Amino acid sequence: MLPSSTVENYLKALYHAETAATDRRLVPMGQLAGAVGVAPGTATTMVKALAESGLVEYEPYLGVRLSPAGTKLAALVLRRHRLIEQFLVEIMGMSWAEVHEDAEQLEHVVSERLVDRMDAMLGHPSVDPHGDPIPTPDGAMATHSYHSLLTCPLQTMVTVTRVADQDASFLRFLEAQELKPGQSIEVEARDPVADSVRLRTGDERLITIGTKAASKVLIELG
Amino acid sequence: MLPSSTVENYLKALYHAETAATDRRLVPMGQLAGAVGVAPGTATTMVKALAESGLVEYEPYLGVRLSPAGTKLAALVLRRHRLIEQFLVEIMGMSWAEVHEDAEQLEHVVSERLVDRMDAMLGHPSVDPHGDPIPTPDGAMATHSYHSLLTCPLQTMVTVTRVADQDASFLRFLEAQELKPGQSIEVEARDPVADSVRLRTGDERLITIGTKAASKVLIELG
DNA sequence: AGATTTGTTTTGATATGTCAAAAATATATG
DNA sequence: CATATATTTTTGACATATCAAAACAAATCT
Repeated sequence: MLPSSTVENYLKALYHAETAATDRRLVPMGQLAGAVGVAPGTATTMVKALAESGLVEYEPYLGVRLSPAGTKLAALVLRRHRLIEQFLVEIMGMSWAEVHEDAEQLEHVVSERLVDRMDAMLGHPSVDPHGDPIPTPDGAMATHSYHSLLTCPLQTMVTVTRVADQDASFLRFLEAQELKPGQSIEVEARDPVADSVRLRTGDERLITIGTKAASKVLIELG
Repeated sequence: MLPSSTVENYLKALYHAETAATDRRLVPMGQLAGAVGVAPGTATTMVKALAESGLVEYEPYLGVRLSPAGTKLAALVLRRHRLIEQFLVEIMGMSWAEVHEDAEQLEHVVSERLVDRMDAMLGHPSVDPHGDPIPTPDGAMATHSYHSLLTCPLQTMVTVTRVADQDASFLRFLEAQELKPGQSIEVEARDPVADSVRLRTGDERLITIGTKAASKVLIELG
């Protein structure tokens, strides 16, 4: 009675939606449907089935949230996904910008044996190439709350630790600008009117990015 | 319009059935259904759809054979499968006895990019861990005709080159008896009455196996 | 040849996952 | 607060893949 990859995708989308939201409200159906890439009615049907299996709590017209069981399952899917991404980058030498799609497919078919083997080969990593934490085999995930380039103090050395976007062209841009996790930078200034953030990179280059992009680059102080 | 993994499995089963048969007759429906693991009626339905797409030639009540297009597609699936097996054994250090099931799943989802990367990491291998040839990217497969332990000359040094069975316990047995591809042995004698074949292994051990098992161990002279 | 066995196809259902569009409900606006 | 707007649910339909069992065809055996 293992969940189909469709079910896994719904749970994953819910997990992302719940952790992206600042408050812990219900996820509206439209948003879920959009995230999974199906028509709204389809999401309703699916969510009712998920509620039936105890993986989500569904409140008609209001929205849906993961149950404890659903949360754990979603975390295990995320564990597979992130270990695969790390494996593709570290062992197979692929670019961090291009591994997401492959991982998206592989996460639904890799056996536990294979996941364990990858985990061992990688030395039990705690984060994937984007800095996203890798849940443990029992579904526990380190929840760290980060500053972003939008919220961190100015003129202070910070280290990029995580990138909250999987878009390949955005990731390639960050790579070209040396804004990958691990690299040190400083926020020079923010201009709300121009909707921009000016950065000084490790090698003293100045670059300016939009606030939306800045909010996706998460950092740690120091 | 890429084929579903179901379609890929039917084509693969047909490919195996056709190359296993000595003559090149049509594959009967019952055999195909058995190989794919579905009821006979299901195979009929599917084969009619495959014929519609030009992947097979179907003769009602007589059987089915792959079209040139179907053969090529099947070879590409086999290429993925065998490269994955080789990768799991060579790079990930898994046992040749346990990689088949994983490869069976992965073969339907790996991207071309990933296959190419594995191929490169492995140095463009020509055979997989079982000695099965790996088709080229354009679907060409080296067809070598082998002797088996059942047909080769007696008292002559031969080298195991290929094992025509994916059963894990059989493969573990061969491994334990040092009958993996690459190892040298001699056929001491055959006893049709006892349905057995007696072998002398590289380290001078004598072992006796049944003729059915012997026929699955393919060899090269010398 | 006629009858039986074996193998194949058809038929009618089922399960999963999906959509478009109509109906129902909630939220926002005047 | 009554209506307009947005969202959600329901309905009816469709595609894929499957099965069980009835109907059919072919091969085999007296």
